[in-house]
Amino acid sequence: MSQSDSGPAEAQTVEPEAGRAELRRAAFMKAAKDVFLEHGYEAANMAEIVRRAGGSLSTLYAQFGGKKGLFEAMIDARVGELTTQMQLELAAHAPLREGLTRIGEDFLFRQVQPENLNFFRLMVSQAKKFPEMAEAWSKRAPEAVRKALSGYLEDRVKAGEITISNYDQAAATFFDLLRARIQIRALLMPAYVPTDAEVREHVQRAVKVFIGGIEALT
Amino acid sequence: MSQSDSGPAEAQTVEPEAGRAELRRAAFMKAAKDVFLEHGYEAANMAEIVRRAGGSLSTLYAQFGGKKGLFEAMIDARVGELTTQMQLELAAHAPLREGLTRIGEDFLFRQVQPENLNFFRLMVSQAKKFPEMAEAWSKRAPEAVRKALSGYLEDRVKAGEITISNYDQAAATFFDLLRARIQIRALLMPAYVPTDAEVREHVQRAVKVFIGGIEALT
DNA sequence: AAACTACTGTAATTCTTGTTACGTTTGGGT
DNA sequence: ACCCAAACGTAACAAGAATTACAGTAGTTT
Repeated sequence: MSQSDSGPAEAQTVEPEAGRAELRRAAFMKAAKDVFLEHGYEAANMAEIVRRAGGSLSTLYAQFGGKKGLFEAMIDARVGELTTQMQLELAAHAPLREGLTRIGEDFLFRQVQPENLNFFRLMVSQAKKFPEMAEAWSKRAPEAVRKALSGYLEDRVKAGEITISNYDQAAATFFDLLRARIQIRALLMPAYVPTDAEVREHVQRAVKVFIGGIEALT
Repeated sequence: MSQSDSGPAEAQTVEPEAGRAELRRAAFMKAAKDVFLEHGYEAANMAEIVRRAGGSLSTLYAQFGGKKGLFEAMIDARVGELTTQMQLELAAHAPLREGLTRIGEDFLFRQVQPENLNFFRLMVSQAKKFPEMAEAWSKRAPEAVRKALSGYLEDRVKAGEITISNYDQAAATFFDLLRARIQIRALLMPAYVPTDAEVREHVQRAVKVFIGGIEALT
C-alpha cells in the first residue's frame, strides 16, 4: 500500500532512551496487536508479524518464547492501556442529565471503535484458552468505569438531584442500558458502524430511562 | 476411551423414516455442532467430528463438500432451532410485573446456558469470516424476542397498566437491561455460571427499572 | 580495536490437518 | 439373489505454520 518503505513500525509509546532490545520488543508488540486483532489468535501468522514489525523471527522467539508468549504479552499491555483509557473524563458537577449524557457518549463512542470491538472479539473467542486474560479484563475494565460513574452519581445525590441506594448497582445498570444493543450488533456485524447520530440518540434514551427508573430500586 | 462401543451418536430430531443418507447427515451435524461449539472453527478437527459421529471421512466430504460447508450447514440448522426456541412463552394477560418477570427469567436462563454461550462465542469470533451467518442470526433472533415482548406490552397498555409510545423500542430496552452484565461476564469467564438466585435477582432489578423508566420515553 | 553479545536472514525441520484417492463392503430395490 | 449406488476405511497427499539451527553481521563495552 502507501506504506511502501519497509521501515519497521515502532510503537509510539517507547521511551527515547530505550535500548535496542526495547525497540524491537515494542515493534513486535505493535505488529502483534495489529495481526492478532485482525485475524484472531489461531489464524494469526508469526511470519507476518515479523514482516510488519521488521526485525527477525529469531529475535522474536528469543524475546517472547513463542506465539503464546507473544500473545499474552500483547494482551497484558493492552489491558493496561485500555483500563486507563476507561477512566472516564469525570463530568464534575454538571447537572444530572447533562453529566450522564456526556459520560454515556464518551463511553459508547469508545466502545464502538473498531479497534475496541476487535479486541473484545478476540477476548471472547479466546476466553477458554486464556482464562486468566479474559478474567483480568472482565474485572478491571468494568470496575474502572463503574467507579468513575459511581463518583459522579454520589455527587449528584449530595446535590439533591436524585436518590440512589446502591451506587455500584446503579452505575452498572446505566452501562447495561448503554451498551447492549449497539455493542452486540457491532460485534456480530463487523461492517456495521453506528453513526454519531445513532450513538447520541441511543444515549439519550438510556439517560431518560435511567433517570426515570433508577429510583425504583429500593 | 470409555466410548469403546463405536456406536454413532444419532441426532434425536431425525424422522424415523429417514434414509441412510439422512441418518448420516444428522449424525455429522450433531457431532459438528459439539466440536465446533467446543473448540471454535479453526481449532475444530474434521477427523474428530467423524470419530464422534461414526461413519467415514469420505462420506462427510461427499455430503458437505468440506469444513466450510459443514460449518455453514450446522449453523443454518442451529439458527433455525434457536430462533424458534426464542419464541418466548407468552405471558398472556398476566399483570405487568409478573409477566415481565416471567418473560425475563425465561429469556435470561436460556441466554446463560453453556450451549448458547458457546454458540454466541462462535458467532462473534467468526463474524468476519462468515458475515452472512452472523448477520442472519443477529437479525432473526432479536426480532423474534422483541416481537414476542411487544405483543405482551401492547396487551398491558390496552389493559391500562402502563403507557408506551414505541413498543419495539421499549422491548429492546427491556432486553438490554436483562442481558448485558450477566451475558458479558459469562462470555468472558467460561467457568462462571450464574446461579438461579443471581438470575432471578437480576431480573427483578431489570423489571423495576423498566417499569419505572419506560414511561419517560416520549 | 578486540571481544562479546544481540540481532538478522534464510533454510531446514516437524507437526498438524484439510482434502483426495481407491479398493472394499453393504443395504435396498427389482 | 442380483446390482448399483452409497458408505466405509485407510492411507497418501499437499499446504501451511510454528519452531529451531546456523552462519553472518552490527553494536556495545572495555
